[in-house]
Amino acid sequence: MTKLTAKGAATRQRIIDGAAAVIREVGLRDTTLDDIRMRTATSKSQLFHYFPSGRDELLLAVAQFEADRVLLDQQPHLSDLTTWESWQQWKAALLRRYRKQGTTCPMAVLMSELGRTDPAAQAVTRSLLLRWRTDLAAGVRAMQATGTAPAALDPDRFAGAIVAAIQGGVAILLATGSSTDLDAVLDLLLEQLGTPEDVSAARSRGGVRASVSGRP
Amino acid sequence: MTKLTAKGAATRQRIIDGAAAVIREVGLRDTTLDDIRMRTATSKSQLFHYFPSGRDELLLAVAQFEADRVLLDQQPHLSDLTTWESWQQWKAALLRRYRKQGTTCPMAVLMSELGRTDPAAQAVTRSLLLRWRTDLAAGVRAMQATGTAPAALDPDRFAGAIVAAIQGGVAILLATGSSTDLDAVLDLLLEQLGTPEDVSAARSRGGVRASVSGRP
DNA sequence: CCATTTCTGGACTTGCTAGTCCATTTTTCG
DNA sequence: CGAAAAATGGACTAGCAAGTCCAGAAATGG
Repeated sequence: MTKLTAKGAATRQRIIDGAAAVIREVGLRDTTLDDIRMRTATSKSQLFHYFPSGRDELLLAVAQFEADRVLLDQQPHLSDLTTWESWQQWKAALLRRYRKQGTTCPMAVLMSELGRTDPAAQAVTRSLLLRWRTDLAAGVRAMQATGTAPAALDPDRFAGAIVAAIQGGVAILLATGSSTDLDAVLDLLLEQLGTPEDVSAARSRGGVRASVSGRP
Repeated sequence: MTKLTAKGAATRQRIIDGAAAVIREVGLRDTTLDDIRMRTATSKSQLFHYFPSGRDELLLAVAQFEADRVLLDQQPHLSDLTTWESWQQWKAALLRRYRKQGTTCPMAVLMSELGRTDPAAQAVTRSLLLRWRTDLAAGVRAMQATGTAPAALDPDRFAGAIVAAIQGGVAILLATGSSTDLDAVLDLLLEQLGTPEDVSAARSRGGVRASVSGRP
């Protein structure tokens, strides 16, 4: 990547955006460079001009793009997890995001294709997970500072558990179309953050539902 | 599948076993029918004789095989979740299994390739998740029957949360190589099953560790 | 033991997709 | 302006992997 004019940078970005869109629509498996070419109104030589090592380099850029989007979509809540209510709002936003996304998860798909081979791809995932848990842990510490959350809770460990819960809940959402489990596992974990009054209030409001389950 | 002689059935099974092994070793992306052919000492015509619609049909059979293995590897613990100790043993077996498996998850990979397109593939996943959660819920009910676990806990909802936690914890294990989060999220959930004495005893034994975290 | 079905070997076809190459146009900047 | 660098168009190549086909070996069963 020697020099990039404004026009060049715009084209490059257009390719990434378009590739991300195509992948979201038809899945990575059925996305060819020609599909991306058509969608973005570019030629073969442009693709290889901006991503010299080809397909994988482009997909890596798309993965980076999608990773940033994951965190962006949780804002502004993710940066302000200072009260019980703000945690609930964050959770609601998260559920909305993934329900809307439906049974497609570009990030998961990209990583399962690139992840095992390319160290650069692993770095993208790790960075995403790290930023995610860092923000969550900061929220836990904020809750502890105000005396809301129990001091015995290890913020980093708890943050890791939350991230894992999200990953798994989303995986099940992808496989079954139901967000019940995502909702359940988050509720069960978040209960540990609030005062007993908060929790029982949420329960009675249906925030922590009694029973749904059924077919997975 | 009209008729299958004993020899034929054996060959068919040999193909599935071999395909599963190859996929575990080199990943689905780099597994070709020729690889499977060589590994299983079969010819092209045999592959298509036993799996007439080709590659996808074979992969589906492999997915079924791996799904069964997921549950088998949790036995006998999964069928006997009647005490606090048995839950802990189950958890330990689960962690061993996935740590050993390392950064490869055939099931996840297979589903991400087949899942979105083929309804039969989705059925495999759904069936796996359903059987899993059913066994877990039975365990919760057993704990409630003896008065160990709080009666207020919804067994199905809790079972769903556990399954989600496992999925996510494993996903992170695959991406980062660390099983810390899988351990953490399971501990945080399982705490709700035991008496306060059980939990504090486990904590002091290091079963529920204070802090590890660090790089994800 | 013979006819029928199942099983096996391996060459061949087909189609697709990543990647290459070079000619041409556009932009940059001294 | 004018030369160098960057951007673009699109035909062409290479190679691989899935799937087809038919001939022949092994087994089944009456």
